[in-house]
Amino acid sequence: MKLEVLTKNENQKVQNLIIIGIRDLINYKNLEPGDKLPSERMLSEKFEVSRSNVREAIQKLEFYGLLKSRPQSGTFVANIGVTALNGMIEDILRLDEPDFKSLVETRILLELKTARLAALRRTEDDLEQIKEALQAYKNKVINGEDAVQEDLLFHLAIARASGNSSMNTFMLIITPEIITNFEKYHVCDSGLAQSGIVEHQAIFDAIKEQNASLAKQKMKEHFKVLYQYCYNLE
Amino acid sequence: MKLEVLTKNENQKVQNLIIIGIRDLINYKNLEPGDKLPSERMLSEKFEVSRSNVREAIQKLEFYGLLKSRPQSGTFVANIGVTALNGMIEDILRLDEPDFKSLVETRILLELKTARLAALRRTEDDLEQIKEALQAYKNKVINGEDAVQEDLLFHLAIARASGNSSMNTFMLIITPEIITNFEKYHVCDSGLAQSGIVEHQAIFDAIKEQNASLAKQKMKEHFKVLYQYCYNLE
DNA sequence: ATTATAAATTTGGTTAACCAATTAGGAGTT
DNA sequence: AACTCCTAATTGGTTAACCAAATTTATAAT
Repeated sequence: MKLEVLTKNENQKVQNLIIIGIRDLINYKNLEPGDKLPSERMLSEKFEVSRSNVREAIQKLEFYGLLKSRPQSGTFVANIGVTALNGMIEDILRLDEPDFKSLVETRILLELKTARLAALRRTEDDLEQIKEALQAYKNKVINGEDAVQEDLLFHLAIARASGNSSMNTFMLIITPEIITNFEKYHVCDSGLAQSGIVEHQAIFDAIKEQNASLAKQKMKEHFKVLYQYCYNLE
Repeated sequence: MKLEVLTKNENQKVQNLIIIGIRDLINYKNLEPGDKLPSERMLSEKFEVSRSNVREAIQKLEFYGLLKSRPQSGTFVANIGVTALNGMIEDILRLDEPDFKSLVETRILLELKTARLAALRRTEDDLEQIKEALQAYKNKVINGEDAVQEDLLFHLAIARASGNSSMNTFMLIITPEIITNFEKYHVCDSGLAQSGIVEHQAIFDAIKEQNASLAKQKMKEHFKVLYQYCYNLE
């Protein structure tokens, strides 16, 4: 178990070294946007790592839009200047696993915004889906069962109704990370389940009435405990 | 070129089918959190696809925290209930490439928040880095050169100073996508470069003075054009 | 000399063989 | 019956061979 983490970190380390190597190569060879990188085989030989390691590193840089590989042709520097490329790579290398505070802070930011947008843009179908999620949540709570999942799905339904696919994606990335790693901090504590129903209902009503500022307000109240916790850490 | 996109879409299609298969399998076999999925080989045989396809699909679900694969042991359902799992998979399948409006909307949300947080939390080192980015931007503009990259790096420096790694990551994901796909809409139009200097300077000053609300305000003014464009699309 | 054509090489992507760690099961001992 | 130890099979991960498309080089015809 511990070994797995170790190898994962080592893998990360190797990947970062390759990324540094690619960056230096671009700078040393004065590669411009659109120029071709050496082949994966040459890079793996030059850096003395496996080709799959090189591929992973390239895919990571491709994910951030810095490289673009074309089949049977080569890997190319994206249409972004050398300066920006260097700066972004430095940021990417520096990135570490987000701490709990960052996660919560970002989640609250997204939740307030998606609630607002959902109130403005929700279709009838969106509303129906949110309603169903709310009902499922209520049923669980009333029966005294754990309703963490239904809670999560209620919030995700709102994100869906916001009509913003970027925020929707980010919510999908962030929320489970919060839930699984820090289940004790989930929004609706089982002790507060009853008030959770009221709060969820208030958010739903505001979205139904298309009252954007009220929806945001109610969501803010809903996150009050977490909000305070988050900002008291400073 | 066109063929590449086609195969990419086909690949996406295959991956989604595998994800659906895995979901159905979990539901049909009533797999609980922590239970083991069939091996990659068995899945590839059952779904009649290559093992690497199965691996990619699993990695995608792992990225969203729904599965967890352990070396030489197996792939396990994450510690998240069946209900939430089904709902999230449905969302993941539905996710499509973000439209321009979503990107801009999300970027503005993040920029306003990171400016605020940077004003509150910036260290002296952070401030120095932002200052350098600002100076590089100024120099380019004064020389009449294109300063898109320096513009980007200025904003990323602020994101770094926000002390929120989640938002930092999201900014890194979003910003290049906006720049490369829609370069014409970049924040500081070359015609507006002079006013860009003033606006950037104002943001920097507010962060330097640790005036959070002013920093947010100045950032908002900076994004005024883009902001209006974005909300006039409705 | 230039262009057209074909052969050969290079490329990212894919498939299949291999590896080491893990797990399950059984034999043997107490 | 319970425990230990060893063997064999299973597993995700890794490496190497292979593929088809694309590019370059060589060749031939005009």
